[in-house]
Amino acid sequence: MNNLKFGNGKWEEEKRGDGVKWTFLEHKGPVFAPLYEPLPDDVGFYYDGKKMKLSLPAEEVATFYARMLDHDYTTRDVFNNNFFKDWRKMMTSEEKSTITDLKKCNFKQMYEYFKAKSEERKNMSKEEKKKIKTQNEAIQKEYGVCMMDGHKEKIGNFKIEPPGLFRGRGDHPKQGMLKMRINPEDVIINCSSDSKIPQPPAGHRWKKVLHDNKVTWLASWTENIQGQTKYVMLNAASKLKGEKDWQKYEIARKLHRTVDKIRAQYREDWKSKEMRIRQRAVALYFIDKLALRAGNEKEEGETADTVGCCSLRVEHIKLHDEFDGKENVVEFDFLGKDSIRYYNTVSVDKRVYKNLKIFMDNKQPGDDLFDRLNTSIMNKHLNNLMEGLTAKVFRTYNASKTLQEQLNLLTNPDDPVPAKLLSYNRANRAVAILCNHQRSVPKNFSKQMETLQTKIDAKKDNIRDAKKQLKEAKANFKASKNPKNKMVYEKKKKAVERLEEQLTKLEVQATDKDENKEIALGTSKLNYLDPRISVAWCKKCNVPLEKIYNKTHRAKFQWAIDMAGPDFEF
DNA sequence: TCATGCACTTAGGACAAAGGCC
DNA sequence: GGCCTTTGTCCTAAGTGCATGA
Repeated sequence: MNNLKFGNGKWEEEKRGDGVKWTFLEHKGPVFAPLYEPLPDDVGFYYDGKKMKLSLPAEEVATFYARMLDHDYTTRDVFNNNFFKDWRKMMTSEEKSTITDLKKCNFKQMYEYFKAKSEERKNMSKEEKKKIKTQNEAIQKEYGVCMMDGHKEKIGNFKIEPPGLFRGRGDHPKQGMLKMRINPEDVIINCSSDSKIPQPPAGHRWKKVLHDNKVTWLASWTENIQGQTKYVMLNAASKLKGEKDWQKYEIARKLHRTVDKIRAQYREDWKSKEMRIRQRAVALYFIDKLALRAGNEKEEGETADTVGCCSLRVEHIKLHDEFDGKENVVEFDFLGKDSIRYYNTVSVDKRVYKNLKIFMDNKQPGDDLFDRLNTSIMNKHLNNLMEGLTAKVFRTYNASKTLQEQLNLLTNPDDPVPAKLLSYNRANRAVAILCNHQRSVPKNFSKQMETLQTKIDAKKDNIRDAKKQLKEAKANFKASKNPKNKMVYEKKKKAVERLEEQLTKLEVQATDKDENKEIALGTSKLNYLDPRISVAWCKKCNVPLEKIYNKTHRAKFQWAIDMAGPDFEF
């Protein structure tokens, strides 16, 4: 595989096929979570109405729960049961024999204590806040950066995750379990052998020190809930990540050039005699047309029950010969990544429809829709069609292609910048809808919409008044023709124009806000849209890049800013 | 072929900081 | 200047996909 590299002030290609990621890496190791601070004596835990002094380990875990008292998590049985079970493990035998029922536990004082603390933090004086900021900056300066191959690079997550209660998403069977504190003895360090090896905190030692330059991580540990490895890695703005990102979009562009052939192929495969081929072809059609995720198998009972394309079950689709005036409609309804619901009704090709009927024949709702297919089979096939092609490339490709198309379609070169930005947001939104990037409706959304509407109405009133005044001024000026009246007239005219501009801005804002209430634009912007499309659009349309990309975006996409001129096409 | 481990990208929510308004 | 909304950043869970070994 070719590595794309930034060198000599421009981007160029470099061969390095051995999987080596760096030759020199030096860092200070991760920052550990602050130690537990015991509660003051007047903050009590009550069991069955009686105050009870807990042992330190039991108290610490109790505070994890207490902090979450106003969260929906603590209303769920699974969460509560998991928490209680793990909490009891941290109790002394005495505590264990006393505390047998979570319902009799009263964490109220602890909850109030933490609430007051966070209030206190908010109300800190300017000097105190500044002091904390300075301290954080010092930590960032020492632990937040590393040296990699002669470049000083920011680290993405140099702080080790603090202990707490596991917040699995959706219907997660392990939610509420105790996520243990990580100590230096749990951490593996990775760095150059000829670098200054990071020092573990006093009195501690590392689990291991590695010098593996075939991987990009600086430190790792194993988390106790799922037994998965967690990593300390570089920030997205780093050279290493930027090059990888560029590569990703280059593969997506390569797909762009050959997708017609691939589409023709899978359409042909719908007719195959072999069931496995037809299943593969129908699934690929979904991945391409609907931007579904691949859908790896998951271990049952270990995580929330979510699916992607290859793991769809019969219960996740319904077939309608006719639906809303359309023929051969597939109704999708399933939970995807992060237990976000995917609901869509799609009119599909007749052959696809017929195939789906056959795939579902004689199956139970809980059976796999594509029983002869998995992601590994799919990706092997895709790699045969195009080197480097996998299921997820289709999401990148279709997202970027959609942005490009929508921008071409929606942008009016004569529009003022705010209107162009609305067009951009709409193009971005089309992508987010395609990829099903959702968010929960912001708190106070309807109230905010109301106040915005009130503002709009008020502005309209203003305009009406201003127009009336303008008319009078015009009449006065026409009647008398004196220069003073002319000035008044011109002033009134300007005022009307300004108000109308303000109104447009408000209306645009309202439209944008409403269309956006359940859609998250950030994910596609950050992960799916070739940044060169946006950079080129800004250059071509004379829109300042800062209107589209904030500082973090610009740092992450520096490679694209350097690379793309106004004429870049995906 | 299958299960499992590993390394990496993608994801939404929480929270803090900044910005706009009265 | 204080309040309230908006935006940016942090956090870490949840995916993808490849390698490995039985």
